[in-house]
Amino acid sequence: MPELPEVETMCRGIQCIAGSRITRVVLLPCTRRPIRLAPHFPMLARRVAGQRVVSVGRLGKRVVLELERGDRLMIEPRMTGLMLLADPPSHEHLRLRLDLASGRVPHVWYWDRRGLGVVQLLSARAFQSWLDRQPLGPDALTISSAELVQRLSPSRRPIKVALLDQRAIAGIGNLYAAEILHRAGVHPAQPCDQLAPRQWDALHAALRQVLREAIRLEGSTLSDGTYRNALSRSGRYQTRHRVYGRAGQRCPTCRKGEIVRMVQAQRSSFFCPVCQPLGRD
DNA sequence: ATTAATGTTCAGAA
DNA sequence: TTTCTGAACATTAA
Repeated sequence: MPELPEVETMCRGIQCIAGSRITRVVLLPCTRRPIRLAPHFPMLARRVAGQRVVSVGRLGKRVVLELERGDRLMIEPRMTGLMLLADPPSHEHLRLRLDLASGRVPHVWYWDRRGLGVVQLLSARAFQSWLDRQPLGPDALTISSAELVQRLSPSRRPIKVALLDQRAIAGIGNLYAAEILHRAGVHPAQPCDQLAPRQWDALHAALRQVLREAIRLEGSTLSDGTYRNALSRSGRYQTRHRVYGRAGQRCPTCRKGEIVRMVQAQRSSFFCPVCQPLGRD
C-alpha cells in the first residue's frame, strides 16, 4: 500500500539519520520466513557496518539510503513495509535494524508485517545498472504537464492502467490513481489517446493536488491500520478519500452518483459515473 | 474449510 | 514495440 505519499513520509520521517554512521545491521528473527532480501545480502550486509548514511531519498515507491562508499540500501515496502524510528509494534515478521552511532535516535527499523517487501544492498555499479535496466518514469510529484502528456498520451491503454505503470510515471499506486482520476473528472477506462487537452490539464492539476495534500497529511492509513509514519502515528489522508474503497456509497462531491467498483488489469478501480463520464468532457 | 481480495513487480506470452 | 496475463508474496475477511 505505501505509494508515493507514504514513502515520501517515511523518507522525511527518517531524514534525521542522514550523516549518522551505521554501526551494525541486525536481522531479527521473525515468526515465519525472512523478508525477501537479495540472495547476496548476508555477505554485503557486513559492508554496511561502519558506513555513514550520506542521504535518504525516494525513488518512486522505494526508499534509497545512499552510503558513503557509494553503496545503496534500497528498500521496497510493497504492501506492508515501514521505516520506523520508534520500536516496531510487534515481533511478527521481518525486522531489520540499523544501529546508529550518532544522531538523535539509536536505531532505524524496517518492519514488514507480511514480509512482502524487498531489501537490497547494491554497490554503486550495481545500483547504476539497476537504474539502466529498470528505467523509472519521471516522479509523479514533479512531472511537468507537457511531460505527462508526452509520456502517456500516445498509449491506447486505459488511463488508470497507464498511471500505474512505473516506467511511464513513478510513484502512483492503486489508491491514488483512483483519487486523482476522480478529482480530474476522468473515467478510469478512458483510453490515453482519447483524452482531450483540457482533460490532461485537469489530470496534471489533480495529480499535484492529491499527492501534495496526501503528503501533508502523512499518507493513508487504511482500516487494517498497518501504515504508520516513522514515529508510528497513523496517516490522515484516508479521511479525504472520495472514491477509493467506497463502492455503493454516494459520491461526496456531486452527491448524486453512486461509487462504482470495476476491475482493470486485475485491480479494483473506483469511480463516480456522474463526476467521471466516459468521453472528452 | 475454502476462496477471494489486497498492492506491487516481474516473467513471459500475445 | 506494446500490451496483457498470471504468478508470487502473507494475511484476513467472507
